[in-house]
Amino acid sequence: MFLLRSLRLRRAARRHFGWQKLRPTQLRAMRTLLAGRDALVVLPTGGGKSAVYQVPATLLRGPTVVISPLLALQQDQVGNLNDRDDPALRAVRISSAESPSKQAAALAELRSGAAKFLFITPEQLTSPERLAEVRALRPALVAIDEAHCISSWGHDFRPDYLTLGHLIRGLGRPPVVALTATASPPVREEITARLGMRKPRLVLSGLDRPNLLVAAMHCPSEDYRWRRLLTLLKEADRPGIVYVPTRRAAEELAERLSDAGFPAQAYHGGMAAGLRHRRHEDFLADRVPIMVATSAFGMGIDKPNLRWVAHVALPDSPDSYLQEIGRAGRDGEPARALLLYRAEDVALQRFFHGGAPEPDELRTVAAALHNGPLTRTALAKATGLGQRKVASHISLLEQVGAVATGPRGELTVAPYAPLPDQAAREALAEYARYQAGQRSRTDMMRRFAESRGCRMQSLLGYFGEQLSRPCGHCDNCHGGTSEVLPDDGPYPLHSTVRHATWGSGMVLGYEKDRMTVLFDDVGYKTLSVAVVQAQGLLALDANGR
DNA sequence: CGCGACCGTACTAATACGGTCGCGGTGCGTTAGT
Repeated sequence: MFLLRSLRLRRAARRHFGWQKLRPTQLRAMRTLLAGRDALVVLPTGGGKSAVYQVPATLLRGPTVVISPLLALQQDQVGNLNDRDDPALRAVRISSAESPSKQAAALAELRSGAAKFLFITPEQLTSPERLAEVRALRPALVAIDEAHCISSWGHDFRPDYLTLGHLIRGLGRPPVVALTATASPPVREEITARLGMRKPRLVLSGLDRPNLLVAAMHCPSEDYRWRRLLTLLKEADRPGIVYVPTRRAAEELAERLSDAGFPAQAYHGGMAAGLRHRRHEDFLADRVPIMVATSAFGMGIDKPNLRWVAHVALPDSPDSYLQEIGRAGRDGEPARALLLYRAEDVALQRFFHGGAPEPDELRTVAAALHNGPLTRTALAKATGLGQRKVASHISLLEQVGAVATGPRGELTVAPYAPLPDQAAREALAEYARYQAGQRSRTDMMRRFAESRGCRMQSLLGYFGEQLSRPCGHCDNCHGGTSEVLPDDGPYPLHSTVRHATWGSGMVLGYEKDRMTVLFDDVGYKTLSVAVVQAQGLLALDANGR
């Protein structure tokens, strides 16, 4: 079976895409899907992620549903497939950008087998009618593109990402593949849990990027930061991206750079759609040498010759950071990543991590559920709260066992649910847990920035990958402050430990005299190995997990 | 949470201070009006 599947996949790759070779990681993921199993695939940008679902799709009976977060991205993906002019790869999209008649035509094509791929957003699928239409197509595979959005956007920004598990069940629960460029262990866990994946096969590739020179620098003043940026711009080739935290900073810095003789353009989510599109295209076509952007600029940048990525900011997490610097030097040629941060940047991240939900609102929502099964829209109406708020409250209440979702997406009181008062309290605690996790990620980002040890060891350790030797391509390695790590600390790597107040956690790595542990309830913590040992702070969990 | 813009006051001429307040990212969808 193993060899036969590989053979069929290789043949399909050759026939439909003209690819003579498939990478071992790609092939492993494809075989899993062809065998009808779920998979979580973490491959860097440009690592051939799309191929992982596209090739098996040609061998499966029934269409493949691709859930993708951005309409612009979908447009590109549909275009790329249809440009091949191969009936077996025909792709359609259903979104708010298509007229009802176009949507109907797309469904008809899928029904008749004339189209193979359906690109769609989670938001579309939350409509019961839409879900039923797609279910009726009997999809053979569901692919979740940019799956990290589940954890990074689901909680407050695009709540429908959190309901994807229910939506996939509503589609008849075909095999599921989740794809992303970066995912730390807790993000991986959240993706598989939220999607309701069954014994998913984890396909990971190494995260180290030897051609990337990684550096970080604390900047005591804004002026100092500006001068360091100019130094980079004078030394480095183009094109490059400067990430800034706010829209205004994007506009202002782009102008200031241009005035200083560095031709730069701004990009952020507040710009008109047409202008955004044009800037994006111009950047890809090398007509914009320097892009100054917020985090809005990222997904869909498939550009091999990016020479550097600078951060005039502190990213909210190592997850975002690795995603952003990973866009540089994809052609394998030398590239640079420079992080210029100030202590003040942390305040902004605190703000972004937001305030807690109102206990009263949680209680109201929990109580309203007792009036029989409700749709989310009806619940919003009944409680007088906004759709988004209701969605995020429901998600919290669901996690504490106060809400159940029916087969058609209707919301009910879960069996043995706590009373509204209790449910609200528990939901609030659940939110506090989530927020602690978020803050700990920002803490880890700051630790990375302030580290005197090897940067990649620090960064990859966060992702659960331990480099046995200093990377040799970061500022600290070049400056001679990196150290060879001890082969093993007092607790084996990835072992489960228990702390009296922080509960259970996983040992992620050692750096100099400190160790990093990821706790289930409070997120990432770095501890002094000496103190841990002297005071016996961590107990090795014999049972593991 | 912390910044910077703004205002008023201090108190004496042009600038310095202290307090208040607004602001700050990521996108789907729908809808109203040209």
